[in-house]
Amino acid sequence: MRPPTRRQEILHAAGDLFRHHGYHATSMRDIAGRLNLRGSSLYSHIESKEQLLREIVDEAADAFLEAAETDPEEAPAARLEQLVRGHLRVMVRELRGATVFFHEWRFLPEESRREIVARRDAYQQHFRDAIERGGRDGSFRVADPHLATLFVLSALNWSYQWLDPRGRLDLDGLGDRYLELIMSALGDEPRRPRRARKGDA
Amino acid sequence: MRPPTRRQEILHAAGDLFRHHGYHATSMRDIAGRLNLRGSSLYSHIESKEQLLREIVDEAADAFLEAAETDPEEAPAARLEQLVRGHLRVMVRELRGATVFFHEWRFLPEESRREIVARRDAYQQHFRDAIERGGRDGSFRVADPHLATLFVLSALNWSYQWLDPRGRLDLDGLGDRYLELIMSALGDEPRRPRRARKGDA
DNA sequence: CCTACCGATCGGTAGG
DNA sequence: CCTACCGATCGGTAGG
Repeated sequence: MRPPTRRQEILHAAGDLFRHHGYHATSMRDIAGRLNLRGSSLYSHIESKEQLLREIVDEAADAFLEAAETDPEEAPAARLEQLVRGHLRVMVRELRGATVFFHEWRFLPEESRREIVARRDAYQQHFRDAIERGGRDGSFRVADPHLATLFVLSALNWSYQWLDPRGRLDLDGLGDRYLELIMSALGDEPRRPRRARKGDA
Repeated sequence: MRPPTRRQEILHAAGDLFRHHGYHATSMRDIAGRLNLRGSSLYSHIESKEQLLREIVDEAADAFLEAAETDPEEAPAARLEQLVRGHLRVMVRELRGATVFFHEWRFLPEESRREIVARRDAYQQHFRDAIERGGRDGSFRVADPHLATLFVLSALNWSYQWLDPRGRLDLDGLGDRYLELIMSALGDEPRRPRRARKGDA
C-alpha cells in the first residue's frame, strides 16, 4: 500500500465534499481545509476546480463502463445478471465517486459534458441490448424494451440515495435480491409460464 | 384563468432555473433577468432565495403526499396501482417542481430539511405498507419487503431524469407499462404461479 | 507550502 | 420598480 499522493488526497477530499454539499456549494477553501491547507496551496497540485470534478466523474464513468464489458453473444439473462451485479458493485465500492457522477456531471463544461453523455449512452446500450435480445429469444417477456431498460436503470441508479456500504446486506445478498426483482419484472422465461393480464382479454 | 401574480412568476422562473442549473448555480440576478427585472426588485415579493427553494420543494411534497392518500384497507395490488399511477402523474404534471424537490432539497436549512425528510418517509411508508400487506395476504411474493419498497421507489424516482411530458407515451400508457413491470417484479399473485429459482434447490 | 492580493460576483438593503 | 451600494466570499495568481 503506497501512501496516497497529495493529489489523490485532494481528489478524495473534493469527492467527499462534492458528494455531501454539491459542487457549487463546495469552495476550494473547504477542500483545502480538509487537508489543513490554504486554498491557494491546492493549485500546485491541480489546475482548477472544474478539473477536480472532471477527474472524479471520469473515474466513475470508467468504473461503470469497465464493469459493463460483457459478451453480447452470451445468454441474455446471464449477461443481464453480470450487468446488474457489476452496476451494484461499482455503486457500493465507489459510492463517493458514483454519487458525484450522478449528481454533478451537468456542471462540467460543454465538451466534457458531451463526452459523459456519450459514455452514459454507451453504458445504457449494454442493458438495452441484453434486454432486447432476451425479448427476441424468449428469455424475457417485455412489451417495451426501451421502457424496460429505463426501468431497470432507474431502479439501479437511484440506489446511491439509500445504499449504505456498511448496511444490513452485503453486496452479494443485495445483488441476489435486486436481481430477483429485476428478472421477475422482465418476466424471465422459461422458469415461469406466461400469465394472463387485464389487457390480454 | 386569472393572470399569475408577480410572486408566482418569480417562483416559476426560479423553479425553471433551479431545475436546469441547480440552486447554488442560480443567482437572484438570473431569476430577475427572466422577468426583465433587477435582482433587488425581487425582494418586494419574496423574502430570500432560501424561501423560494422552500416553497418549490414544499409544493412538490404536497403534491406527492396528496396523491398518496389511499385507503390502507383496500386490496394491496389496487392500492399500489393507485400509488404508482399517482406518483407518475405528479412527476409528469409537476416535472419542474419534482426535479427541484429530488435534486435540491438538501440545500434547505436544517429545520426545513428535517420536515422534508419526515414527509418523504411518510410517503415511502404508504408504498411499504401496501407491499407488506400484499406479501402477507398473498397478493405479492416478495422476499424482502423493505428492499422491494426501495426498488419500486427507485424505479419511480429516477424517472424525472428521462421523463418527457411531450414524449411518445401518454400518462396512462406509461402508467400501464410501468405498473406491469412493477407488479411483475413483486410476483403479483394469484394470476401467476410461483417459479423455481437457482436458490431453491 | 504560505501571505497577500486580484477582479468578479454573490445575497441582500437603503432609499426613493 | 429602479439606482446605488454593502460586506462576504468566490476561483485563482504572484511571488517567495
